[in-house]
Amino acid sequence: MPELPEVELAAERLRRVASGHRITAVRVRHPALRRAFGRGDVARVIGARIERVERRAKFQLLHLDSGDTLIAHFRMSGDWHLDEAGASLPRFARAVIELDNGARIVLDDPRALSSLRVVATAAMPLPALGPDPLSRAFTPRALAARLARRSGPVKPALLDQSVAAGVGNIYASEALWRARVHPETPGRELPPDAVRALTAAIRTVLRRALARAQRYRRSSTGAEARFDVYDREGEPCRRCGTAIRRIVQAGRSTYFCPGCQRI
DNA sequence: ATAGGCCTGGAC
DNA sequence: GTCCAGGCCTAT
Repeated sequence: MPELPEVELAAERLRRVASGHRITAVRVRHPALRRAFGRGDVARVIGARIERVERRAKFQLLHLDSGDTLIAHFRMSGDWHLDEAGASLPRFARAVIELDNGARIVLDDPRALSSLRVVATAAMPLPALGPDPLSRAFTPRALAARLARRSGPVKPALLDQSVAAGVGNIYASEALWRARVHPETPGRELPPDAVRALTAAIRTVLRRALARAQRYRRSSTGAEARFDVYDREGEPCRRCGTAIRRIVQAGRSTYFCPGCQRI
């Protein structure tokens, strides 16, 4: 589920129910999560008001009026299940946060890799992040500058959050296909027009996915994302008909069209 | 730059 | 059973 579009949508949904409301109860229901978010942390956030919800890369920041921030990250399989106190919990409820308006925020995550922690807002320990593809700062210039520092293949570079904040494994492949860039091209060797095409492609695939997710949420039609290359090994490229290939880079699957993505 | 680990479910 | 998974951190 969670790449940038899904996280953006999750933050929007959360914002709607949580902004301005106080935390009245927190339960952490998985040992791995409890390691990072223990009794002391629970006590620390009880009574605090959630002033605003911000997304930075794939982190969600719940800024509290206590001077702390609750940082949530969905990793591979997390999502918010938003409902009301008293409803039956989803099967993989890993943490439950109740608010003074009766709303309930459930961290729903089968793999339990999600993280939750509280930190002082003044000293927020986020990793270095590059420009966010949904922001105006995401320009060909900015991307070129970040890519120029790397000698390795462009696709793994796109997954580095300090290069582009929020690009994940699916949309990295999708964007490279759209820009007709071969995933094994060294990042620093991309010619300017390829960087331009890639910048635009990243923006487009992420915006489109976000719009689709928002639409789906409202009307629950237009459901399935159909990808151009991701998870389509052996199927014909929608542009040139060549069979899509799957390779492994830095331990992750990459899908591309050997016919129209050239080094 | 790249394996390994964190966790668990689901597909085969 | 075995393999794979949309993320990211740590160690090498």
